[in-house]
Amino acid sequence: MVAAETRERVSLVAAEMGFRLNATARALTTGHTGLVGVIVPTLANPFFPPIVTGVQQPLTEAGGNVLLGVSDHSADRERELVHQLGPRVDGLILVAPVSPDVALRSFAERLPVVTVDRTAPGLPGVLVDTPGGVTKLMDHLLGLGHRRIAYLGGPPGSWMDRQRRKAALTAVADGGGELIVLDPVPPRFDAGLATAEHLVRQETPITAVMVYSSYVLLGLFMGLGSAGLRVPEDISLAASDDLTVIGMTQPGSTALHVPLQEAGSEACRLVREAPAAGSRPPRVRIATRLVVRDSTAAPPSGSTRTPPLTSRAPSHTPSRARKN
Amino acid sequence: MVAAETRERVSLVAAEMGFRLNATARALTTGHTGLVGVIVPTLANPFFPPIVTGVQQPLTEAGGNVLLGVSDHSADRERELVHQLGPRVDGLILVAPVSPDVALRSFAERLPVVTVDRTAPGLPGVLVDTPGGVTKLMDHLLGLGHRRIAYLGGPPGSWMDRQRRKAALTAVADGGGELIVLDPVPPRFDAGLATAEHLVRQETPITAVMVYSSYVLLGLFMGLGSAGLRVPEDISLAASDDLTVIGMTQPGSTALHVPLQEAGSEACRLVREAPAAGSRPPRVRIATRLVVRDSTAAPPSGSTRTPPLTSRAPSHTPSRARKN
DNA sequence: TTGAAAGCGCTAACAT
DNA sequence: ATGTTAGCGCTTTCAA
Repeated sequence: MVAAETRERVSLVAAEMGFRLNATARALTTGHTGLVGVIVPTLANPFFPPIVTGVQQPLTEAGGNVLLGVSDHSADRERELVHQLGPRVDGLILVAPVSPDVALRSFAERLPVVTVDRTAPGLPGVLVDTPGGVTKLMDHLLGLGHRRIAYLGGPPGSWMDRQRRKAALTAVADGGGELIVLDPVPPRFDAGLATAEHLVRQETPITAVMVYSSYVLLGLFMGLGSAGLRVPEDISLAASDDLTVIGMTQPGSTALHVPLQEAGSEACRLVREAPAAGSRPPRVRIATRLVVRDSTAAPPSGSTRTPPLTSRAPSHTPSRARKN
Repeated sequence: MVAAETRERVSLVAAEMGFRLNATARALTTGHTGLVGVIVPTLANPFFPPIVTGVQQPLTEAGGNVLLGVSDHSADRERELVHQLGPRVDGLILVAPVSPDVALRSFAERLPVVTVDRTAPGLPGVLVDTPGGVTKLMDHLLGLGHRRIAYLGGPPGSWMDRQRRKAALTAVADGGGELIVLDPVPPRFDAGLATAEHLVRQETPITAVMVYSSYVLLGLFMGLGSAGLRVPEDISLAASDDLTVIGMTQPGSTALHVPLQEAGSEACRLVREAPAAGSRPPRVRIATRLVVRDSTAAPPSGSTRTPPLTSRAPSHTPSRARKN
């Protein structure tokens, strides 16, 4: 009943007074909150923060926000968080969840759920194709002439680890090599350090190691170095991820570039589009890119090919004898 | 009016059916949501995730959750996020905010706000006492005999940087040394690499460098190494934080242990206790601990004291001449 | 086209 | 000590 001019004045004053729509009240009526729950195993592993950032970005642009949960790699904690976050979010993004498939499905009965870095039957998922990358990595190693290649996987018991190991086994078998599967380790520097000691005690020399975590690779790098083994002259090293820390080795490490932030954005898109669990859930595959740096080279003499010993990296120290 | 037994049966069945209180509706009546907003500059810097985890932990135990915001170091973005998160949270934790004091105060008019790693007049805050740690670090360096000490600060323009620099200047002046303040750099590996080149070109040799970020230190480490300078024989290095990555240098790096997660928990406690902005806002100081490792030693000869050259770390390579 | 009213699911202040 | 009711701030439906 008011004049248009008055109307304008009112809204202007309202804006000046800092009036904003009450999100809570709106959520109560509309039924959706504008929030998306993101549950990660941990923030300590630098693999996960970029994913969170990836979902955050498109979401805040749409006026939404991220409700964060850290499961600490525990299935119990994960379930608890789902129940806690579930009612107050429009959808849930589970990053590398540890719960069994059935649990995941039951979560999805209540609200849209999408997994990242893991698939579950019936659920939409974003899959970072590290297994595909591992194949590239193994082909690279085989192409350089490596035949005895160690695979240092983990985290122990993880779904993704099984996928990667499977890819590695297939690739190496196809290439006529032998894959030595080491016990999985947690993604920490010291795990690499410990494995280095184990490696130098091998009877038959291993000429290349593929490792699933940059942190472990860094430990390996240092451990092998102090044992007198040079990278890449004596042994080649490659990682199936490429975190910032990886830029820190000298020489630089061959690794898989993983577009983590993109994975997060895709998950965000899926969870907002998803009309709950459909019959044929959408799957997005995020390809990785092999980045060849200087931690991989042809194996040393005594192996399948002749080593080019000096061409790839500076060698300050005299070559030392292998331990075995 | 129902029998107690019936009542029990009802609630049991309700629980079985997965009925839970609707958090949104409750929030509408009570006025508080159980959510705490945490705004960090970025998740890419490993300094911040532990803080988020620190607030997350006590909060989820109390049935609450973290609403995350990433400001990307932008004051505009920060303000936007505050307005976006503000209405849906019980309180806001601003980690290393970049907004001016006045803006921070205005945020606090609407809801409890606590800052972390920065203080603002009138606002409660958790302060990680890196300035105090920097003093310890400088005293350590001075005690070893260093007199020309470089300070490599950053991030450019940051509040915390000014505090640390001030502490460094005072400590070194008191100890009769000279602090060479280098231009602040962003917290990245390559910044350290670049600074290393700069350092080896100094006319008067600098015998120790204090750097604000582990990442920068790592770059410095590598850059100095390839320039032929040994750590700690030729030059000492120390960092004013102690991220996981720091365990990755060989020799290990002297640094400040910073209880980041504790800082997060304290902030969480403050924000939940705070009855909005009080007249004398509580301040919590989180002390750091100096961790002396092997990247610091007495300066080489030509400086104030005689260097013990070999005692602290293995030296594989022959000593090389300084560039200057 | 514009304004009034019902109700989302809960809590808190009431009346019994 | 119990049960009833008003209303949180919005959206949506319906009447004017």
